Amino acid sequence: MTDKAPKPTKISRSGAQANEIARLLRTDIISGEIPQGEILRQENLAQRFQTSRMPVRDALRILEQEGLVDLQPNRGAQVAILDVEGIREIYEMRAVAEVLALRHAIPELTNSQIEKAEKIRSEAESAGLEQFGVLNKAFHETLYAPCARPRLLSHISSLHDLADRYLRIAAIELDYIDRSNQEHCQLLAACNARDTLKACKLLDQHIISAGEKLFTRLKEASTR
Amino acid sequence: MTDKAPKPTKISRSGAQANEIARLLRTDIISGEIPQGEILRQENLAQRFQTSRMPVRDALRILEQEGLVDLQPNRGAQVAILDVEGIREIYEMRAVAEVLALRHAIPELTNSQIEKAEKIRSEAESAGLEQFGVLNKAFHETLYAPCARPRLLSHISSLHDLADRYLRIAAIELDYIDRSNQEHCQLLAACNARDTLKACKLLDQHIISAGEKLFTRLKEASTR
DNA sequence: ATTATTAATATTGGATACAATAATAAAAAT
DNA sequence: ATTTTTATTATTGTATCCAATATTAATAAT
Repeated sequence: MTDKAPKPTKISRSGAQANEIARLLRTDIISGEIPQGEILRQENLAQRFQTSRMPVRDALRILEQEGLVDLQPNRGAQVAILDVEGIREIYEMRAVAEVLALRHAIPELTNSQIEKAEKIRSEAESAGLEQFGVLNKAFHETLYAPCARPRLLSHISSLHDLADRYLRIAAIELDYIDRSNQEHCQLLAACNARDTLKACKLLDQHIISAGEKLFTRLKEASTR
Repeated sequence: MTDKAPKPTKISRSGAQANEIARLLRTDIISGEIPQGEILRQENLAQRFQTSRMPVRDALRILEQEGLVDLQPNRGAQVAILDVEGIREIYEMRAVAEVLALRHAIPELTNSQIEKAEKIRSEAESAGLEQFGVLNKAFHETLYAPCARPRLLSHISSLHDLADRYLRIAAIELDYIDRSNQEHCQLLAACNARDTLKACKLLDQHIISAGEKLFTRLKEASTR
């Protein structure tokens, strides 16, 4: 099937439309609204966004670089397939990158930043499946922000986006969210005590175990 | 100054020219042939590569994602500035990513792969400043290849490219190369013994200390 | 009937043309 | 003289057009 023509979305007519198109497509892909494997035709997207194919092509290139779209020369674009084996890789990369960020962040962490993270955590507690991904990302990024390493933070952000796609199709249970929330509490406590070593250890376990759980969850779903 | 028009380079007329243009520009930027801060005009590049501005734009986007080019909407592209403070960040990211790769690679490492790495190492021994960067990258990537994690390997490759730019402008001494070579020997020994823990420890120190050395080298060069 | 070959169609890649924005130079005002 | 405003130029962003490639359908051959 091709992209069923959705409501034409008028976008800001200024500057770089490519970035705006990429932004909209990105959220659609992460949320699963555009499913994996979907073929993205330049003409259809151009109609949807009321532009020519040119900015659409630019946007597809951007998303390709982020790993959300596969682009084959002369053959078009398709939403990147989520191969279950790849989950481990992404979560391993997250673990080492985020531990590095946290290690440098903790000495610079202010109380108000910890409070902000706690606020996001409590929000996530009552939130449903829909918002879990974005709140989870916000929680983590709040803690890492003071590490003052822009390249590292951008890298982590990309990995979160990739991971969130799996979360969506995994249809995670409340159990998963509860456990994550508990681990976030422990992590916050260690941050509050400025216990860098403990916090890093907790974070590493938190990410790796989440990845493992997701992996088995999707594995059994695919064979069932 | 703008890009002084160099010899027009005819490139393969098929498929995706953007990747080819990106490849050529990448080596020029890494080697320092195109210096940091240089403004890249689409028209000039199009002339150089005998194409229109269109594939050039695609290429610039690719390089932007790799961190080699800064792209500002409606204002053009410039070769990314090498801020000395950023060296540590890149080398820290290299360390954790490459240790992760090596950890998973060693159990899968074959003797012939180790021999190949050793061959590259001995080549680097006699090589000059020019080839050090590319041989160093080849050495490391040979050891990581069997980890079978494409996303991780691509990430590492990008980080190497970024690091190599600093190497070029640092005008490193033979001392630096000698030490690197010695550490490569030790690393190979640990790999040969399939001693994962030791190899990872050596690799981590190898990368971090190289980053530190580069940092101080450039720091003193900028104040002198 | 099945496969191979050719023709028709759809889709992407690239070139040219035009529009919007930013940078620069010139002119006017204080 | 300095600042503000306006006009000019340079450069990027987008649209449209054409060419190259891939896909599909139709035809021919075995």
